[in-house]
Amino acid sequence: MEPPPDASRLEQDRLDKIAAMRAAHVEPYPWTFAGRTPTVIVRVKAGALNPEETGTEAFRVAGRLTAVRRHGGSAFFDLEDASGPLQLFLRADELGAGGLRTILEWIDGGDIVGATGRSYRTRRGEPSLLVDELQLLAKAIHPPPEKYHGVKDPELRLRQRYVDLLASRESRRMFELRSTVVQGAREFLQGEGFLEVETPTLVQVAGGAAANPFLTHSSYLDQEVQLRVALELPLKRLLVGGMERVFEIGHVFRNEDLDSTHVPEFTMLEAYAAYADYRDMQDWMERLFSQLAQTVARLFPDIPGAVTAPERFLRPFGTVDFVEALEEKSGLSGILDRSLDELKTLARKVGATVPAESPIGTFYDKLFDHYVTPTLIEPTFVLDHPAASTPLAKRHRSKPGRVERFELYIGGVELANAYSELNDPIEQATRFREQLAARGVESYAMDDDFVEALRYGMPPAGGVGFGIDRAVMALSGAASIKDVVLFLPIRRLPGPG
RNA sequence: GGGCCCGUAGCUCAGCCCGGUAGAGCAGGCGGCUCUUAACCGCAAGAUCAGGGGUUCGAAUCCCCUCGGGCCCGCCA
Repeated sequence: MEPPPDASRLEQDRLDKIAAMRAAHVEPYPWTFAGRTPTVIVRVKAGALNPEETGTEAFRVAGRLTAVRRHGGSAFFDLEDASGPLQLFLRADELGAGGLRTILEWIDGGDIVGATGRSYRTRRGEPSLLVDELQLLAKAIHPPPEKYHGVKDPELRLRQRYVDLLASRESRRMFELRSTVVQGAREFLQGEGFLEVETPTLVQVAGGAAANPFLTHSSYLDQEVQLRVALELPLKRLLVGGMERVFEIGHVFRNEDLDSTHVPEFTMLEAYAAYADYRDMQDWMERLFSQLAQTVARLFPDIPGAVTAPERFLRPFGTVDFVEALEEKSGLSGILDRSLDELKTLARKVGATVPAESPIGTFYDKLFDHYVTPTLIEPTFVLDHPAASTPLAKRHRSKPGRVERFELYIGGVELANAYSELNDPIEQATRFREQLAARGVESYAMDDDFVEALRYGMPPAGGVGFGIDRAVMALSGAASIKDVVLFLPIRRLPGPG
């Protein structure tokens, strides 16, 4: 019970109150509070009353006090639980002069309390609970943030997300929305017969995407292991194993910088369907996103970006051919026939800096990012990429030099990526070797066992993957991925030890 | 990795250009108030001006370094 030596006056006052309660044999951190009703229900019941009318039914509510307004012989507390806010009205008439005084002595804004009372509507019409008993459930020693402006300091919001959350209902709502999106995607896929699986995050070779992996060490194996950068390769092994429709939702890790659309640890959804191709995945994505947009708009009318989501995800989405779009927007022609040197020159001209030894696909992507990506505001499928940039996709059935692939863009951001999956083990081995030979800063790692799996025969299949975080951004209108990820990586502060 | 910007009380912010005793609101303390809702009124208190160094008679303010954060660019299919 000894206060830390650096406790501020504010904290010391609250510690003193705890001591006073204990001296009076009142527990400031009791064990439970049974039989509570969400505040929203009391609000509705009290809202049906006439001003100054008291309801007949008793309720118990619990939550955090966000404001305390004292009036001598009475007081108004604002209490907030997950369902919303509710005003508590405390009067000496119900609590006794001594009872009210004790409450006001011991309770501060920010405390977690439980209250019992009847529904009541104030003279001004505010739905309230007329309190006849109020109990402290957890004393807050730190004072809450400023009640009107809340927490603005972005560093504080990052380092202590719980402070942001407890002060900001908007912030909490965003994560309720996120949960709705995850659940909606899961139910959609399950409804289409996909089996949800989990595969390891610790792998020997982080494959399935060109990205820098995090490295760590396994004591058990006494070997270096890596954190996965994609879900793709283990899930396709499951297709080899006879699972026909599988999906996974899980974290992948890419050892790269953080910005408004990238975060090193993020949540990926990938789904694979045997006896399907990328066109089937396209249809699924269109239906999934348009359905999610409607759900989100219905459940989150208080989030402006969510309300407009259904209009942004109206079906059918646009479609453009990768090469046609690039040639049209750039004014360049015969892009696939250009030499590596020509492409390098063109890429430099648009300000892209790429390592000199990068594979040719990198330059197509750079040019596309520069000329086309910013124009893809409405949901748009970009189809049939050059083969060189995509070693895990099947070559196009009718367009030479291309693969069967789409990326879904919205708001100039890549949302989803899908292929007709390459299932020819000989060609897969060749593509991996070409990637390794052309190795730039990063490349697709060679996963020998994956090729071995394909040699047992993988059915023709379509696969799709998308970042949950970016999907939530698109559906909520969030400006930054930081607004939709609860805990972000942040540098530790210098400290003792 | 490069450029620009920010760090003042628990929180939200003034003060910095142009150097001269560190300010307000909220929260907290004391007093008043039985219908407020950013409650109100009065009194008192609360600061390592991110940290370190320099210039100066004098630095929150000017200069340098460090730490932390933000935005943009680069990197990240």
